[in-house]
Amino acid sequence: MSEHPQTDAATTAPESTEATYDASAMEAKWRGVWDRLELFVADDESPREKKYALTMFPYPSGDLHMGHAEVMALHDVIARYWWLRGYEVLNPMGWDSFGLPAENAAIRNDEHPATYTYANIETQYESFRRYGVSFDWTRRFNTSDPEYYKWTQWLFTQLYAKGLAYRKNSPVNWCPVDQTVLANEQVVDGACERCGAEVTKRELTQWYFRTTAYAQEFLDGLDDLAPTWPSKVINAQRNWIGRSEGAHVSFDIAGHEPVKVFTTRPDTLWGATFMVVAADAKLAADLVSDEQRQALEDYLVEVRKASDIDRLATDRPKSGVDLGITATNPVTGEQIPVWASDYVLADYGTGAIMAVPAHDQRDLDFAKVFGLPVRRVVDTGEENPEETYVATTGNGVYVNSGPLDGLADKSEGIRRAIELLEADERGTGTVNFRLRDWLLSRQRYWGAPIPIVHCAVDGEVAVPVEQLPVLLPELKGADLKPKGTSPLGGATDWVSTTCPTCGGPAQRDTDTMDTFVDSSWYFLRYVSPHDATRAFDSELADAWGPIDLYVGGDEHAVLHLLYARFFTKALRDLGLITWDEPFTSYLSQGKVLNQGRKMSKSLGNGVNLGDQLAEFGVDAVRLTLVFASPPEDNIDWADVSPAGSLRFLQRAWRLSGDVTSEPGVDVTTGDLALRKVTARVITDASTLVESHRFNVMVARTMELVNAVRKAIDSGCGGADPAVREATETVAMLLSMVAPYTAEEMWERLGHQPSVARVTWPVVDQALLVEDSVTCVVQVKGKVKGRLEVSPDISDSELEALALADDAVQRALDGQTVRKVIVRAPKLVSIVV
RNA sequence: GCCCCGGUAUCCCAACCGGUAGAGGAAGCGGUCUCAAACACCGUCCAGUGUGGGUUCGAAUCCCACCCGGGGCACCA
Repeated sequence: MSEHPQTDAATTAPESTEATYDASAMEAKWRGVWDRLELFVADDESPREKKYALTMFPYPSGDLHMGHAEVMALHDVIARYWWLRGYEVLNPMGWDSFGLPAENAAIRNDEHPATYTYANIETQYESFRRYGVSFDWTRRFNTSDPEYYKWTQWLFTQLYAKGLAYRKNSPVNWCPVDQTVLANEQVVDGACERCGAEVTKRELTQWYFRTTAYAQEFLDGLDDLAPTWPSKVINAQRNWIGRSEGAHVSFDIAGHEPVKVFTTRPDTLWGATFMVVAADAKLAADLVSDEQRQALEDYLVEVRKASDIDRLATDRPKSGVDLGITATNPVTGEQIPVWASDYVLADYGTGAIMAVPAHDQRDLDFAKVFGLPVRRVVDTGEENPEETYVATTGNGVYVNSGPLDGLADKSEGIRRAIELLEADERGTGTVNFRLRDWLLSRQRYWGAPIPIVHCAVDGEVAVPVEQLPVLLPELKGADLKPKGTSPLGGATDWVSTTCPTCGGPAQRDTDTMDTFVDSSWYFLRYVSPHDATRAFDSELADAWGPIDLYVGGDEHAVLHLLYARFFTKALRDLGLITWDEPFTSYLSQGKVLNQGRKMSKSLGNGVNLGDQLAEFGVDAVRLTLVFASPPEDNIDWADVSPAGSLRFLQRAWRLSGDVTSEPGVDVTTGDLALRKVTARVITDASTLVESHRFNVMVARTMELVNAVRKAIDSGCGGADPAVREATETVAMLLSMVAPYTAEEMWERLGHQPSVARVTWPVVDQALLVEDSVTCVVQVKGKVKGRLEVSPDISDSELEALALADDAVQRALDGQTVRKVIVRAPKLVSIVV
């Protein structure tokens, strides 16, 4: 760094020769003081009302960056605000320290993943301390500590006992680069969310959490969260859960069990002219005729060659194979052919559909390719899909539909169709979800081992709590190289164990858990982080939880947030907590960009946090991030001005040197105009912080600083008690954003530390009342006159005054007044 | 294709329930201070709210359609 703008004040500022604003000196000074005072250690026994503020804990890859700086700055406004408002605040921090980057680094450097992990944690810890966030560091832990993952494993066994964790064989997402399976949520546009590699499918036996058990509850919960969660996140979760209402319909097949399909349009059953089953489902192999068996197998080879990315292209031509059998349409009695295709998904619904080509474009495309019959059963008034090959999906009049004929309402048609199906037991109304169970096992090393033992006699046995944690075997370097099966399998001594039930020889499960499992319950561990006897103290969880405000990035909108909701509901059902939702309100912060783009090495537009902190100081960087925009908007570093922030902080700080009255002076004798500004700003600030409009809160603080400056220079002067009151208010408000500057101001104002723990002032309501307000007089909706009136003027008085006004009379120009709308004291609208 | 969110000065952003479009900042311009500059301080310019309709005495705000940007879901039957 070449310049020190923060020391420039030294060369001038004649009025304060004794002091200069020196960011780095302030940072060094106050860190020590704050540590001594233990300002932010949450007291479980405190009689004060409790608040739980949480921000997503980081993964320890390298040092903190701009993104961290932003979340922490925003989050800290709320946490510090709650302290000022007299709450006992739990604001903990730790590390989400299992995960692949450490493992990959270990392979590269021939070391243990812990080396990389714990070194980075120490670096980040130091940066956090310097950044001045009000964390309670006494509660710090890492998810890779055995003391923590012991309880991750224990919770797994509890879910297992409850039937919420299970193993099954099915086609799963496989990342060929990371050499591990992935959850559905970790596949984005057919690619691995972590490394970007194209995901393929493999048939494997894997562990799952039964997230679908709570599908409806997840959805219902969103309604309650809607007022306090961003609509973006609510929307993303709703889409992800993907509820759809419809019916299961049974189709008879000669020589086979009836085949059930799921449809959202049971009303179009009369137009179902063929059936399609997922080519890769077991059902297809079961159904296929001997003559067509080879054809199906050949087709399957084709299908498997296509990647998920190919499959995502919805405009891909339809393909499929005739299974050589027929099914009976349950309402028309017709024999309809059964086909297999990859456009039907094996793991959604029943893996089989009834095809209604006239009213579903996909079915129609398929019918067109294979020359299958199309029959219109709903006349929507549009052109006939049998001719146009454009499916019609809207409301219309039912035709060729037996009992539905003549009906003209879709939802009524669906209702009646379900009734009919249920009456002769050929189908039932049902609800289907897009949400799948959470695949949690991973074939990697640096995670919590799945605490299950496989015994020839007793089968799967959960490791009992006395034998937990199942510690990771000591592996490093080349032992960790991905080879498609879990590295733990290579630790043969570790794998061989005894069955907890029968004592006979048995094998440990060699998979580890997805690191999202670790972070699905960490907020509970913080309430009793050092408890060696249980995962967490349920009473304390009740006392502190649920989390009053959770702050994080919206890249976790479905992943982490949904998983945490799952754990919360599961643990509630296990009787461990009493709440239904983990995060009462959620604030998702935008990203920090540069020049309109995401910062990246390849674009060369990265902004290094350390450099910014060195150049402008912690406070100026924090202020910049908070002031730049509403928290949820992206910030473009090219659009903001840390130098401007620094200038403002110096300006505010300078005020504290210009206050010449003594601490504790009677402020009620102070300059009324300034006191009113102060009162207004304090009042607004609480509303603004509570509604997360931190940028506006900062603007209000700037306004107050401007007002004080003016009062000192050309108003009541620095000795006026109102100037002290206002400056102290500035210090308090700034303590939420720029804690070092605020603390320094507080000290210069003659107070003992710390301004972070002062009590938010009670505003004298009388100061909020204006002496006079400007009333606007509109004629035909246009502003024609202004009146200075008393705020408690009556409607009739105001009306008389307005009509008497010269400018208004001129505007009326003798026209007859038809109506006068009066909103005292601010507005009169005259209609002519 | 379906679903959410947004579009206000040169830029980042304010505007409670529909009631004077501007709080704050950045950039610009002018001035005071200075030998000069930087800093500081003072002042000042700049939009009628994406487009088109509608409701209303009155619309940035509510309704409809469209355009643009961001996000979610997507061969999910």
